[in-house]
Amino acid sequence: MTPGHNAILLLRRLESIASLADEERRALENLPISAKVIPPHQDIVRGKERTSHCCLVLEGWAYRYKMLHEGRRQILSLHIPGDAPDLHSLYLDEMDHALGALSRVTVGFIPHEAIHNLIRRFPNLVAALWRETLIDAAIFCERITSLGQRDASKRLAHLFCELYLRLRAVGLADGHSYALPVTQLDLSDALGMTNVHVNRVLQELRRRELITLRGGRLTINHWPELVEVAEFDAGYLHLRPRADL
Amino acid sequence: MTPGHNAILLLRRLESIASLADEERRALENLPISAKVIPPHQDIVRGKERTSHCCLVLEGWAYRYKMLHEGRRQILSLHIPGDAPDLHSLYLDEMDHALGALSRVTVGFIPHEAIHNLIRRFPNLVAALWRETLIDAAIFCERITSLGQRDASKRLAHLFCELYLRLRAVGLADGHSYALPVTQLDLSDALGMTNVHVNRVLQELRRRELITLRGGRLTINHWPELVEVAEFDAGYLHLRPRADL
DNA sequence: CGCATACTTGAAATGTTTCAAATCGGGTGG
DNA sequence: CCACCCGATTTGAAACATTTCAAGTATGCG
Repeated sequence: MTPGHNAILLLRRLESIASLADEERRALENLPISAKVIPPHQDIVRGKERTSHCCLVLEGWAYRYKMLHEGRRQILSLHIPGDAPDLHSLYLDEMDHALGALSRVTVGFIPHEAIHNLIRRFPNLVAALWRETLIDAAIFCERITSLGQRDASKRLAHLFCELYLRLRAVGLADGHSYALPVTQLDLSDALGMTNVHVNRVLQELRRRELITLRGGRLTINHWPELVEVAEFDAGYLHLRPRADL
Repeated sequence: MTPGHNAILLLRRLESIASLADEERRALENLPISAKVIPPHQDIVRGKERTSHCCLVLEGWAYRYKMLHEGRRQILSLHIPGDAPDLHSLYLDEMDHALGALSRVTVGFIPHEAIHNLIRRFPNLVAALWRETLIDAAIFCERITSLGQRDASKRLAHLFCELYLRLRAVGLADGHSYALPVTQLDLSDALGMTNVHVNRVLQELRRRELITLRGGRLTINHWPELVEVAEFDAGYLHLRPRADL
């Protein structure tokens, strides 16, 4: 890999939510990143841990979760390439949840030190990075709304809409289709329902021909209709308007 | 009010999560704050709005919420004095949810401009403020976990535990008791259940003598037991250890 | 080919919602 | 000071979405 290649998705992600100056872009490209491959279902950072690095998802999907009594698991967020799922560790000493690999993941580790230096040299980057954590929080808000107010089919539909836009923003959607390396059990733990019920609702969404989901690939057959079913409003993702769409 | 008085609760809040230098404290005290009283149930900031100020809760409670179809409302967070419930507006142009007054609230408005200047003069304050928004997000995570995995009584118990610690951190708890200016309908919209069910579960918690709730005042009768019922782990609040407890 | 994991199905049990009506409580005006 | 009123709380019974448990089928991988 050429130097800077690792950071390309981070750049795409940050440029989808903020604008960067040339020298800021170069500085980001020169961040020291050490990549590591993590097998599926393995933890990247455990709960309660204190870390000295931030992670960057380079390839594959990661997820954050909390474990509760009796083996219950709540998935807090799904992370796609370009995401920095534990940027918060920069200012929160102790992890209050774990970070794991959903699929096989290539993770880049960046020392906190390096990011602090970067911020010191380019105070404007505070805006981009802080903003990234704020959008992370905005996604939490929307998840709360889903869990609190939307029924099972709306929840699934809403998640599929969100993932589509996030993936498209970093160039990982192909038409209205994208790789979804997630089991029904993962979906159920993310959306606060049982895998049995996820299964039944997926079948319903398929029967209504809103989506196709086979072999880890999701296709949205009719975007406007899915958006309507989900009551989806993309505002919370705070994506910059794209010229090409 | 003496100058700086308005900021005292913000200081208490920030000092409960970060340590401040003397000159930083002074700078915070000298922030230009214009106070305004908002009657209960009125919006402070509407959804989709673009603001040029951040809010500070000085007295009473505020809350953030999203409205959905058919009048459904999801309450995202409850905010007590000392909280800055829309600090995120510093870097997110458009509100993706609304901010309202739960009870009668005195709100302090601080121009974004003033905060940006403050940060420029005291880059270390970035840590404290960013951290505040990250803890806000950590509370969202825990709410997601409640909505996704905990049944009704655990949800209520968990919220009561959280509010107790947050209020105590800014000196607003009296023993294990605190003012809770919230209706059962508010609780139900915050916890994703109906007010009818909130009512029944509250009765159950009272019958088990875990709490007393009367006239807008909540008393936790037996803290360790309530913590156990709620499976409450305060780690996510990232409060600094207190010498006095 | 065989094993493990993921997905699918059915039926009964459950927690929670819905709807509708009754009661409580605090503030206001007569 | 009482009567009234409104919002908040409480209650009951039926309906519903979702869970639970248990078994069966498909799928991918060594």
